[in-house]
Amino acid sequence: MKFTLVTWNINSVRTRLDAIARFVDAYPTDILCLQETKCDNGNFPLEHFRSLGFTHIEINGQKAYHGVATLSRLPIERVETRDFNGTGQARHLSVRLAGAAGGGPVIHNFYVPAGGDVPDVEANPKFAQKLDYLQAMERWSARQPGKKTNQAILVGDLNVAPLETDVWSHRQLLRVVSHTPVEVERLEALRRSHDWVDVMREHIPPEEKLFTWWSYRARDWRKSNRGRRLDHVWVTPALRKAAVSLRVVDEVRDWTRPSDHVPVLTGFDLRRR
DNA sequence: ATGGCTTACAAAGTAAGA
Repeated sequence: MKFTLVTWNINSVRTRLDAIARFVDAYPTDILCLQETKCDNGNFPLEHFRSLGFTHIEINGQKAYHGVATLSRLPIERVETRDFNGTGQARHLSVRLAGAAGGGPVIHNFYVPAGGDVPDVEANPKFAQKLDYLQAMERWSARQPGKKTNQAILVGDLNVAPLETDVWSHRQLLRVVSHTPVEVERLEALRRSHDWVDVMREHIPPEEKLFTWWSYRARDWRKSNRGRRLDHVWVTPALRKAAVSLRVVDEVRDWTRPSDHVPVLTGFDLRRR
């Protein structure tokens, strides 16, 4: 079974309907994992997505902030939503891809807290909440059964740029939330807890700069290129070879009224083991 | 000089993003 999966922090789903339609037309997308939908469940534009062919839709939204949605052309079954740090915010949704031989993989869609401005847990409660969230994810991940055989995909805006090449300047971002050593350590501990594979770095060498987010404030985002890799695609070891292609679709950042994040498209072939 | 912008909202200035 082959399919493509896109993760995209959309920064308001209702504001981005045209961009999404344009994207899925240009880049065949079977499963679309959106973050920051900023839309409560009653106002989610279901019909728009059904008309684009995404007839299987699972959402976990709240008014104005956060929110995730997983939209699929292929049958999916909702698994659960989890509240990892007890804030009640809509930041996670998991579904199972139905119809694959032996039960399809679970797909986790995450929006990890951004963490505010100041990288200090005393001065900034949002930073403390972010670290709590990552730690709770690690505890949950470590409990997942069958490290070697488990088939799972974890995508989303993890709001941490772990490698030196995941930011435009390692030195200048060491004290900037998203690239501080404590966040990088928490993300790496999470990754190690279930031997998650960083698919983006399997396909693009760690020596190469790689970003998925560029600030709205730059006059010319491509020229200044002060980006960060905040969005991630992870798989369990059992699916390492199944992730056959990967592309960061940065041209989308130039489209009309873009999100500040760009889509990351992964091709899967579940026969490849 | 990372915040110069962008978003949501019981609508003008706040809060938040990262």
